[in-house]
Amino acid sequence: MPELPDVESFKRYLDATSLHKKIKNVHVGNAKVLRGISGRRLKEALRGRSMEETSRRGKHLFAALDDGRWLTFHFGMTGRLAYFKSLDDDPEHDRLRLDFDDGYHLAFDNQRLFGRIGLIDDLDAFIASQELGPDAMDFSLDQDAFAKLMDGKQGGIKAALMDQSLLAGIGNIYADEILFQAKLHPDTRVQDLSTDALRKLYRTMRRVLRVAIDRGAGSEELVDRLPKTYLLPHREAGASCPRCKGTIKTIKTAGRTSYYCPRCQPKPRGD
DNA sequence: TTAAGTGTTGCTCT
DNA sequence: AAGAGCAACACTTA
Repeated sequence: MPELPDVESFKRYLDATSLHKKIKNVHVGNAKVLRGISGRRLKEALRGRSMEETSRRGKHLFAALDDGRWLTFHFGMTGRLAYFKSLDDDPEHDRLRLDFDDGYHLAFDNQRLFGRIGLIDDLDAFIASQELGPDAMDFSLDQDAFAKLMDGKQGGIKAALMDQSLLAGIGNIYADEILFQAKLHPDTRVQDLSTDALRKLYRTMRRVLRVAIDRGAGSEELVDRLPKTYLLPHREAGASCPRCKGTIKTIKTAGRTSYYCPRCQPKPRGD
């Protein structure tokens, strides 16, 4: 689940609950999520610190500590943040828990251990090392910058949208939604898209991500709040297309399952 | 067995 | 020939 809209929700959640609170203790539920640091050293580094602000790039969430270092979060395929007072509410798959001095806790809940947490000194260096492209919602990424990113791409549009080094934040779910809304087949070659089609795709991408954020991405309620014309609530094989009532199909694209409507998103060429 | 994440490997194409 | 694109597989849990 955690793609750009979801991680943006987690960022706001952290902002609303956990900033400026002194970290009294740290509990490492499973050290497999730690990258580049041991549980013992992370505990030492965090104890007595507080998180002062957050940042996000694509699917990565960053929390600045009051000593200038950054705590980094990536949620993998499953996960969320959970803030609570009673340890009775500690999630089952709590992999890292910060215990604040006011008695509250913030947990990194990550069922499959694909999530990652790290501690870094230099945010720009981290982003460079991860080869992250511009965030898909970055204000400076306008339609011309978007077109420039796509310029010269040889592959399919879905693979390009999900390429984190090209554009950070879009995963399988939102790539499908964006392409459905843009009426583009996932296998459409980037080079076959006209300037006008790229502009339309850009606007669609921004709208879909914005709508998802505004309507509660990362929460269970999202599917109930999305517009009736969205694919996401119908994202299963054999489901009925919310636009034309045709049948939703799946294909493998760039190693991932793509859900799409063959009628609304016709193949660019025959084969 | 499949899944919303990334990383690595090794092949093909240009 | 180097680099891009892409598929297969690995990791992990339910």
